[in-house]
Amino acid sequence: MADTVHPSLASGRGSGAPERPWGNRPTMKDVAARAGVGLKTVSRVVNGEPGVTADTERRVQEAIEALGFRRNDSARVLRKGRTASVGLVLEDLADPFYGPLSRAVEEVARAHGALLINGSSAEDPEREQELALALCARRVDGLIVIPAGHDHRYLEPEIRAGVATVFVDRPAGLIDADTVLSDSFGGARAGTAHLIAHGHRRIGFVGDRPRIHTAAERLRGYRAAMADAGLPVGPSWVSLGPTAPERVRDAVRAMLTGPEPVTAVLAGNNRVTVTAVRVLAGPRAAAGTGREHPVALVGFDDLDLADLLGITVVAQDARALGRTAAEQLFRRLDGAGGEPVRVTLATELIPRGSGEIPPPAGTA
Amino acid sequence: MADTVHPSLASGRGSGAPERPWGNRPTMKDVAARAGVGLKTVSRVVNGEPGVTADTERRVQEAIEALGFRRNDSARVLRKGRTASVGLVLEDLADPFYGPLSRAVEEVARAHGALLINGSSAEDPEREQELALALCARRVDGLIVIPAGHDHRYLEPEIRAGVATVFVDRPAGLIDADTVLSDSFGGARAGTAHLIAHGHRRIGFVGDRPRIHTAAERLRGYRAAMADAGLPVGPSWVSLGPTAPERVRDAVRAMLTGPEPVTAVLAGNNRVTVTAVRVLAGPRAAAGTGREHPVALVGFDDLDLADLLGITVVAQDARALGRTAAEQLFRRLDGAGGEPVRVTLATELIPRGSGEIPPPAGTA
DNA sequence: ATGAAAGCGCTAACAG
DNA sequence: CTGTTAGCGCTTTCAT
Repeated sequence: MADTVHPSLASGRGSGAPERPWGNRPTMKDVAARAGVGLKTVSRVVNGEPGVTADTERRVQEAIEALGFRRNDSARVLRKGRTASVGLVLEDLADPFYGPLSRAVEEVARAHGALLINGSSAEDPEREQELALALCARRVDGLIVIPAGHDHRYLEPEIRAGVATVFVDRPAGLIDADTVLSDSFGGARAGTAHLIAHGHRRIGFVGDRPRIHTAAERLRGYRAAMADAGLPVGPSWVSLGPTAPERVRDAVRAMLTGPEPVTAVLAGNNRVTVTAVRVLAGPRAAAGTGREHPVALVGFDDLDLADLLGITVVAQDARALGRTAAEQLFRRLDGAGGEPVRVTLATELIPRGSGEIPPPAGTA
Repeated sequence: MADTVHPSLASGRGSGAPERPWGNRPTMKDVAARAGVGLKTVSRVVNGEPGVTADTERRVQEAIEALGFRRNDSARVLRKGRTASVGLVLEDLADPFYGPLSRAVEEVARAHGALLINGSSAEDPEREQELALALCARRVDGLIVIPAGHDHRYLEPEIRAGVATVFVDRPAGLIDADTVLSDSFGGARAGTAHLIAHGHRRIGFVGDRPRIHTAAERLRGYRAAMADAGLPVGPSWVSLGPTAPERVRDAVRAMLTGPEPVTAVLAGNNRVTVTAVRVLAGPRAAAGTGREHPVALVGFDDLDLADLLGITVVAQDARALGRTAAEQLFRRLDGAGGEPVRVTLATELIPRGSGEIPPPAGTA
């Protein structure tokens, strides 16, 4: 903390000069003194406001240069009441799905002169709340949240106090707010229907934990497609849980070796798809499973290089998700009123081979 | 009524009440009034400072709840002189290399109670400077920069004023500062040597624009390995430039069709590798190039699914890069002095098949 | 244990 | 055109 820094260390001189909280950075007052003008004149120059003669401006600029002055936005913010920053709480910036989403938000923010503060919740509701509230304490103008938890009432006072808030990728819990989602239900239904259209009747679904909204929706889409086709869903064909590779691997193997082995798999998100591909296409894929025929696969979320691996996917547009949410946020910040808006973005099925593998003969 | 409704909250609009800059959020003063205590007591409670009786604390807490008060950190920051935030200027958060790097920085910052503000320079030096200085104006405690430009003297006044600064992935230009790099030279040399060890004599290098430090270093490593082996470098075997797929594709094709076609390629970064793989392994890979034998490939930077595609790579550890830089930053913030530090992290060659393809018979 | 007063560095609102 | 005076909401200092 600040108190661990001894005065003698702080600025290289051990004099009795009172330590200023901001080190000893020059302030507008210092610039004014040096330029022999009033404080407000410096402010005018720094902010490019009119009403300063060219000569005065030059003298002020010189003083700014000489002193190495840079405006302290903390003070400006306090006075103006706007931070020109927005917050984004997401699951994990290292996930290839959220990186592009965040970047899209950043671009919109930049177009509006705002900076973006990211925070990773690591899928932990407590951490989500902690982060969101920390951002509110810093008085971000707006907040975009990819929920980890299911109760966002903690944000009610903030929203009421004027923090524009948009939820993305998953809906808010127990409060009504602007929301931008991908069509998880429709996408999963289409992906499953695609497999059915290619002759499959025993199809498995491996998804994330069911309390995650997108996971639940995708499961619902899968079931809907099966029902549409009049197909039963075997007891061991559905597996929801953490997306850790070990669990997914075991889940996929179990589906392939049960009494009614599946001939195709719908993977519930990018991480699951990756592991599924490893299991299904790995060197020892068929070993120990008794399979001899390749298993069809449709993954939710697109992947880099998926085209080269021939993986059929139901793709969502992470960038569009971020852009749409950010645009809605700034619309609110620009004064747009009205009821909370709910946008659903379509998904796109991209056939690349793995989803078009037919079932083994004699399975229909 | 004055105790339940904030003075100017009652005014729906248009009343004579002066608009306060922060909307009409309650302040500590409001809480104090409602709880019937002094301002400082509220501050003590909010910050968990000692010297408040249990009963007083309870009354303050009630007032906080009732009013929906949340401390305004902007004001706190102004007074304390520390923002508890660090800035990270990188190229593109959507790039799978920088996402994990950023996340690693975030984790270290979090451990030190600081938030992270990211900014994407889009590889534009002007934008890098604009972002870095905007972060300085917000008085981030520290700054981590992945340079886009080559002249960082613009940061000198800031660094002198006390902004701890660490450069990552590429060195600073024209100033001396803490730096954390990957061993691009050594990695490229090892990757090239690997291809040579597998019998190749005509090896191409496709990299990013030469003004990017890592690109230049990797080229140097490539040349060093060739020289070590006493091999010449054909005039058409080296191609540096933007990593746009079209350019990379053309560059690779040119190397494969020249008078002295290469039998192996070293790809200079993750984007180049992806395109190179598409060209070399794509459905029409051999068509039009006159090739019949597969071309060996070693990529710089690891990729998701590279194992499944059998792509041999020279991997850097993006997370370690971010973590190391952040740790150095906080070491400085905790008062560590001394000369600027320069750390180089080793790379790792991961053989997966594409780099072990031998040259066609009769090429040696 | 509690509170009054004095700023942090800047901008808004008025003077001159 | 320019400068002076009040704050923004909080922490610090120093009384009580």
